[in-house]
Amino acid sequence: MDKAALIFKEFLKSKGLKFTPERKTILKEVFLLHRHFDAEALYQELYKKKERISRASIYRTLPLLIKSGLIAETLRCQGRTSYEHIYGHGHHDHMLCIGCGKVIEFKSEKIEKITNEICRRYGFKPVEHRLGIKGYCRECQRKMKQNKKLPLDSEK
Amino acid sequence: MDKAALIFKEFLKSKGLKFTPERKTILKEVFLLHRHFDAEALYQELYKKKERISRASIYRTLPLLIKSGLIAETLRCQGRTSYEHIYGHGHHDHMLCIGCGKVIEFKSEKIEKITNEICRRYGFKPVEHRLGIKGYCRECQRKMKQNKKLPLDSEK
DNA sequence: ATTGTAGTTGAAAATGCGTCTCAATAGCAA
DNA sequence: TTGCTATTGAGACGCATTTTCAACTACAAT
Repeated sequence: MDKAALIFKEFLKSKGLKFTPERKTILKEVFLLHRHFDAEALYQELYKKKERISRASIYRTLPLLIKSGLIAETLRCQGRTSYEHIYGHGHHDHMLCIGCGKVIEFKSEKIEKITNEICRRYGFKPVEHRLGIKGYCRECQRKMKQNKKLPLDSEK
Repeated sequence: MDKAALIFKEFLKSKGLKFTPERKTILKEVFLLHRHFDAEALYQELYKKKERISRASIYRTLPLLIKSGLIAETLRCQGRTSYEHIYGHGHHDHMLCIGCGKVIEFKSEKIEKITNEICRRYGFKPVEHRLGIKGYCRECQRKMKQNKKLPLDSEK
């Protein structure tokens, strides 16, 4: 975790920005949090721990963490942007269940290879890619067969 | 284009909804528009053509067009949701240039196969998938080498 | 240590996409 | 034609995110 802090510090310095206590605290919390959090969740978590860091600072820090390569945006669900830390975790993609909102992560070497190959074909220099699959998870499929209502099902 | 209207009409009827003039006009415009438009662009386009259809109606109609399978959400750029019509076009994925915003479309049979295979492995029933690759297009790479500023480059 | 100067912070106001409300209107089936 | 229900436009509203601004602070230079 300390290494991430170093990376962030170096990144900030290289941009003439400062490694403030607020940024330090946010960074720490981001790495304590399990995957997939959003700005508000981060704010709440810090609030619980008596850290009074404003939402503005959080919203300002997240893009910096992205640029430093420590975290990344993931799926955008229900109007909120969510993030995950990627430092120390290999790249992976997501399946999102339309029925219950569950997120399943998976890794695929093949996907990596193919995207790289495609990019080469187009002279495109990839920075990151994201594959999202929407559909129904096992449980929701079962429920559908039993005509049960799914958690996220809206009328009509 | 008429076939799309039929599909939409049938879809609406099946839901007990009406094929109103407004919806007809929106549908038509959506198919006149090239790929990748957002709600506001659609509104503006219609406005130019003296069609006074409210934004509310557009926002209400787009989800119906999605449910009917005629259009789909694509990349969400700069906070706006953008759409493309998929009726008559095969599935494809996107590369998005970080430097200039250009969108490159591509098709890959392999991607389709692999995603299906992965879903099978997880007992996940896919409805749609989206692969987005962010990076730099050929021109922007060239500009970068010449130390030129890229259109979307922000300071700092 | 002290100082100077950008960069930062929090609070609140502002933005802006998208949704909802509601009264008036209009398909569509009987 | 009638009646029921869906639809429309205008504007209010919701809510995540961004911006503003005055007070503050990290950090490099002194």
